[in-house]
Amino acid sequence: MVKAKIGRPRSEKSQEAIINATHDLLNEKRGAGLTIEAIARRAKVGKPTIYRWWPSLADIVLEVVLRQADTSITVSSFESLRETLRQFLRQSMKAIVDWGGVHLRFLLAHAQKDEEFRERFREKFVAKRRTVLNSIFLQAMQRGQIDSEQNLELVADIVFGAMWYRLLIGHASLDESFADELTEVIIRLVQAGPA
Amino acid sequence: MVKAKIGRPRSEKSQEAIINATHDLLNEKRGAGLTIEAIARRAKVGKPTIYRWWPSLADIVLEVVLRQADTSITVSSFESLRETLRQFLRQSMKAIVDWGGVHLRFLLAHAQKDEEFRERFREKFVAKRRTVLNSIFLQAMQRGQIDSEQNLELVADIVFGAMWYRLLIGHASLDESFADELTEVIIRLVQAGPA
Amino acid sequence: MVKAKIGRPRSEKSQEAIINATHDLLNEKRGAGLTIEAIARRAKVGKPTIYRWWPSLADIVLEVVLRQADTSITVSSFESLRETLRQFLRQSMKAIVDWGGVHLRFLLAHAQKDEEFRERFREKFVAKRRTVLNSIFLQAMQRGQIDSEQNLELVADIVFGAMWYRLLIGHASLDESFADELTEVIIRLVQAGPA
Amino acid sequence: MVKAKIGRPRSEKSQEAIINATHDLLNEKRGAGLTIEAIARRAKVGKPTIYRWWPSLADIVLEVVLRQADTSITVSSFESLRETLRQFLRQSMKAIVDWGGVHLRFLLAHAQKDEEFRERFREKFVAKRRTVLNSIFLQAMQRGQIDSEQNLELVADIVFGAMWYRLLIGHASLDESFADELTEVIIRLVQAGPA
DNA sequence: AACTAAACGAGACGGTACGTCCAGTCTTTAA
DNA sequence: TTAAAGACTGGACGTACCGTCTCGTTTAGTT
Repeated sequence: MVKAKIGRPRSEKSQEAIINATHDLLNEKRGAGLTIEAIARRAKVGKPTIYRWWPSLADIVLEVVLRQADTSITVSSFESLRETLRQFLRQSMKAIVDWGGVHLRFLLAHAQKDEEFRERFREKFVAKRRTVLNSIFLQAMQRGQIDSEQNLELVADIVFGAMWYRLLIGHASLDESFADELTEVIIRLVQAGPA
Repeated sequence: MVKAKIGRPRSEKSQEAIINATHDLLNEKRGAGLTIEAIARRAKVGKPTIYRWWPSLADIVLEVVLRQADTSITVSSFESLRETLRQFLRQSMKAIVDWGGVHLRFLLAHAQKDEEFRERFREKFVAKRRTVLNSIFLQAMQRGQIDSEQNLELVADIVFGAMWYRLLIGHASLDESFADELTEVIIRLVQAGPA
Repeated sequence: MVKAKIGRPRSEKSQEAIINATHDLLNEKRGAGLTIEAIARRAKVGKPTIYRWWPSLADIVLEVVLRQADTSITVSSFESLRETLRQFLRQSMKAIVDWGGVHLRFLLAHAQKDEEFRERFREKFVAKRRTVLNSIFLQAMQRGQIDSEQNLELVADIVFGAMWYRLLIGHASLDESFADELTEVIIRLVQAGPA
Repeated sequence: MVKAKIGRPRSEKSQEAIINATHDLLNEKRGAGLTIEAIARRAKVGKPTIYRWWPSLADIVLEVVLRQADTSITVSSFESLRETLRQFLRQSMKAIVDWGGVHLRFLLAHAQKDEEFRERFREKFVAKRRTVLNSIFLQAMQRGQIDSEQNLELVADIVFGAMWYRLLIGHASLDESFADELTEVIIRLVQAGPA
């Protein structure tokens, strides 16, 4: 049964304004100055309107990221494991550097203070990224390019861990050479052990 | 020339009280409720006294962590690379789980919002941990257990990245089996490639 | 065009609580201990609520005084200048002694430190009191009891100056005999010069 | 019994520096920014040195005023009451306008918050000024220019009240015409009543 | 000439209040 | 009858001063 639609309808315009304001504020001062109040001011919207649709500030940012990520993830046709992996890593890092570094760091920071958001973040973002990597591994496995006894969960921890670590600590950049080196490491790990 | 020491000297008692209050508050509600005001109240100290000696809340937590870390880091006598590495990882993870997880997550979160603190965090904590790992690798290299062509910086990113990633995302635990599996992976990476 | 009234309206209850708390605190310790924080605590109100509606502590006190003054000023029917003036002065001094001495001294003190408040104080309080006195003089003038060449502004300075001076310096009391003596002096001043 | 004078004697240089710093700070921003800390900074003096010799900030200002007043009060040879009074009032107002308005307003304001200082202020400053006026009246009385039945205390309240009132409220200036008008009023009051 | 004690500068201390920002809730009007 | 908007309570922020304290450092007068 369809729920009767009564009352004033949700304003799509407001939602867009909120998302855009959030994105803009994030880019303006590296994430400083991103508060619910600032978003409300910028989007010319009342604070309760924001609270009605998102449980926390981080969830708005998460939606901003997901909207972008959905359009930017492109899994090319599988050639070799090495090539596909390299593309995946290069693409991921480029996206972070060009667009989403501030967003991701903001999300990660808030996930540390809000247990419930951390779970949502895990489900909606982290898990999806791991799924993409996993699908690459699965394809490689079907082609026999991976030793099936490997612990692919651990490998995923290593891949994403290294990227997040560099992003969060900031001691080194997420450039192509890092993507390539990481690719080689992973290749070595998933291939059959010392014969 | 040594700066003349004039004026009332710094109160050691207050500093201890601040450090202890910070540690207690972190453990009490998983880091929620850790504010400068709360520390001042708990430590029976004026807020300016805190601001006089630490530039931010995160720096107090950093000092708490460093004081503990200094006493807990023990590099045992080097037996084999595998054994030493395993001990190092098990010890690190145990310390995180038993004692410092909340602290580290708090530090990492604040490092995302405060660029200057991030640098201090890198220098005073991250770099030190990397140095310990590096000294292990150096000893192994002197014994010829490591292929000297390996990119040890990348390996360090992988080791610490994987640990931080699990801590921050919280999808899996930092237990002994993870330490052991990670050890095996690292061993494989630093040993000579497929001849 | 009338500004659209949307949003939660100003809480009358809060305003009352703030006014009452201010009044009580003034009476409790002769004005010491009257701070914005104390008012907020006593009135169970957030500090920003206070700052939203009053630019300074002194302005709250001014409103307290004005609310009281509006109800206490009673200009009786004009009999003779002497009688009306005596009533006015006795009434004014009684109000100061019984009720508003602390308030007025507080207002005067703050007016010395805040130029903008001094202006508001002048307009909202001082000017009104002078207007009352002036209306008395005007009525007397219509009855020919005052030499029209007198400088009534100067006379007003003398009347209010003498009262304020005694209140602020505290060397003598504002009692009925002072009111009566001052009345006689003023009568002599405003009547025709040496015949 | 005389207390034995041992130990380092009071530093005259510091006292001068404190007095000068106070005077300068009062003139710089109309009294705003005059704090014990600021004086200590400016005079290159420790705060305890200030507290050792003066019980409050206002007492320092009082000393500044007294030092100046002692050198500026000049009672000219008595000619007529009118002339002497006019000189006294003009001189007083000129001193206030040119030099001490900020000081006096500061003193008066603090006297409202500190009962004990108010007493000191009354004794050391107010009483002295009244004494000067009184000596003028006494001389006039000896010459028979004043009706001996007049209440000279009330007249003094009127004279000083009118001046303070204009200074504190700021609705009109303390210029020569005010001095002259006030002189005429006082003359009329102290002379014999309507025969 | 060495000793003694008070006053000195410097500045850290525990506190209080400041005025601001933001969080999250409540209450009214608009659609 | 729900959405929107603004005022609300409340907590923490970082700063300025307060008045007190504890130092090491002069600077006389006393031995």
